[in-house]
Amino acid sequence: MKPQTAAIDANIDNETDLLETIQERLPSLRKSEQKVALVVLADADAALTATLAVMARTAGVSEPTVLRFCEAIGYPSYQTFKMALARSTAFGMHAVHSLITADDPPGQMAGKIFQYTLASLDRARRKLDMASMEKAIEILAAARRIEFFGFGASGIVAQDAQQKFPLFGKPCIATTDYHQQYMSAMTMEPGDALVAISHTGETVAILKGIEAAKERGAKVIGITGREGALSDHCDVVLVVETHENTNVFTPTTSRLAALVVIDILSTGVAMHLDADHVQLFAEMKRSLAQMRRTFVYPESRTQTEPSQDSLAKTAPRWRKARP
Amino acid sequence: MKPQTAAIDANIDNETDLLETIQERLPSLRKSEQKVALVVLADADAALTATLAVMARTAGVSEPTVLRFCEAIGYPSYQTFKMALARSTAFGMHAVHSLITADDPPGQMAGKIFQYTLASLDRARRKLDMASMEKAIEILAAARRIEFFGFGASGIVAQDAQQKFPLFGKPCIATTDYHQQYMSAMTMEPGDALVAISHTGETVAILKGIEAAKERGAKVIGITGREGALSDHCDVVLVVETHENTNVFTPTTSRLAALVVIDILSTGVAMHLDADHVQLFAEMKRSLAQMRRTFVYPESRTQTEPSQDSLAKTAPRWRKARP
DNA sequence: AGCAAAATGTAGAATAACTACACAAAATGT
DNA sequence: ACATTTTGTGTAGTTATTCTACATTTTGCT
Repeated sequence: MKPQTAAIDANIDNETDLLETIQERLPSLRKSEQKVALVVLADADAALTATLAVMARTAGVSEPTVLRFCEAIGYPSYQTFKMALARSTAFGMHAVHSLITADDPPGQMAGKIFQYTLASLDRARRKLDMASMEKAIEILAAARRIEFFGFGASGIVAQDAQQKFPLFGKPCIATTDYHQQYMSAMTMEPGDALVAISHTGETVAILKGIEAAKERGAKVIGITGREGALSDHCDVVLVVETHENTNVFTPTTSRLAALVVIDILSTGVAMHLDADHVQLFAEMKRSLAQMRRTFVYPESRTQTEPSQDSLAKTAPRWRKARP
Repeated sequence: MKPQTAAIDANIDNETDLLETIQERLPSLRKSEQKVALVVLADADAALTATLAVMARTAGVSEPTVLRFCEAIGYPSYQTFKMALARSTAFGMHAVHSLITADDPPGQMAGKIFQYTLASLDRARRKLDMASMEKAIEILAAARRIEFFGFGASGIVAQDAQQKFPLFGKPCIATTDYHQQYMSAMTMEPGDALVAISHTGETVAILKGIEAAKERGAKVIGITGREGALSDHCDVVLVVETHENTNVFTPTTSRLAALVVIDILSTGVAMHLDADHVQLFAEMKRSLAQMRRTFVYPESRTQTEPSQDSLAKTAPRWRKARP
């Protein structure tokens, strides 16, 4: 089954990257508006500090044209547009342009890696199809037993999942060996679920397992970086789009994004539990943390963190104007 | 050895979260300015759309006072301040206030988890001590052999590291079993390096291994979420601060942050390689990706992505005004 | 209490954003 | 090919917003 790309349940600020939007809509803009768009794309940071007049002059158009550009992109005013731009460039795509090179000093390199990672996760967030996500959660919540398959980096993700899901009382195994995957798949039954993780979406080895599991009547969820062979064999596919590896030193963000997806899935499943189970789950989580601490030092250094800001609790009212 | 908290090599946009800054400087502000600060802290999003006049009215002060507040915080004008605020709130701390509850619809829940994760990573970025990072890289780059120790979620991180470091021709093993850790540690020699990963920083089991390794003359690097018992036994400690787990449904972001740190370390080590090795490494990475694709489908669907925007390459000049 | 210094507010100037309208350039039909 | 409509762009003036100089109030100190 192919996932529908659109239809995003935009409950939370799920907008796509502004610069990307501008890039996309470029052809549909009028000639002068395009000039403005190009100026913004060329140097978004400069655009942030630019006033309407400066902007108009730089683009070689009149002020109203800049305003019309803002409208065309979907913002009612120049100010609103600039705000959106500011947010967008906070960890946006644009940062990725500054690639990591061998002569970056360590501090800068670290900064860039974080930047890149954040941008990538943000992209994953925006591109994720919530409808598919919801379906996946349904399947997992209903499943009697869950298997996670993956190789290499995706294997790590599978193992992470294995540490999470058993918390809800669901038998759950991560398998990273080809043969074992096949064997496990052959023992699956209707009502079981298989989560196949493959960043490339083309790992043929994993397909064997998937087919076996499907034949035995299990539901299959795919987690992948792009549409591919995997997509055709799954009941639900979660496409986790990150930024592609562009040079030698760029980090592999796909694992991270996949891990976040695991977080979401497990949380979603946790929410399907009835109140009693949630209670139990909370209890377990609490005492696990407690255990870890007291086991280590029975005499226990009680780390009581101060109960964060008592400040700023009375939200003021925002009124537009007074007559 | 304890890591020094300050001394950040702020080459790249390494500023601390604006709302946090405001919170900190609150006491040093004048009374009326504090009113403004509280209004901003109470609802940063509202502040974004507020005009100077509205802002002043909401805080119950005069317009110039708001301006003076901006100056006090370090921004020359109201506009500059708002821009900074917009960037900061893009994935800032404030989002964490909106906790995940059992009755969030899936879309919203997913959004919040991403938000929380991004905020957490951003925090880790800001809090990371680059000087220690640099030292850690030096040690690893010089090491003959590297061991990674960790349990549970930290074990996953260790395994991830195991997949990365061998690429640079460094023998490298991740060990997640207590006994094996001890055994491995006992075989270490001067010139070897041990990376001990423990989010709590209190896992006594891992300390055994560390002590053994140190006695044998190996260098020890700690990756932890907070200062603790671990800190005292390591040559270098990397404190990876994320947001603490505040309720049942918040995801565990510590693993993710630790993985990013691994990314940084491995990249740092990669940069220490001489040009020939970098070449080799790049080659390997490329052909690995190639292999994965062709192995799967010898007939090969050649996914040639279009060579991204030829647009917007000529950056326009920004000039302040024309006489 | 009375003075100096600091803090805050008032009012108006300067700047920026927006709107109505006029002109120019395409596009369309005859 | 020309007229006519439609669409696109700029000009000029209006309104709103930010900022500055100065007046007033408050605070702290002897």
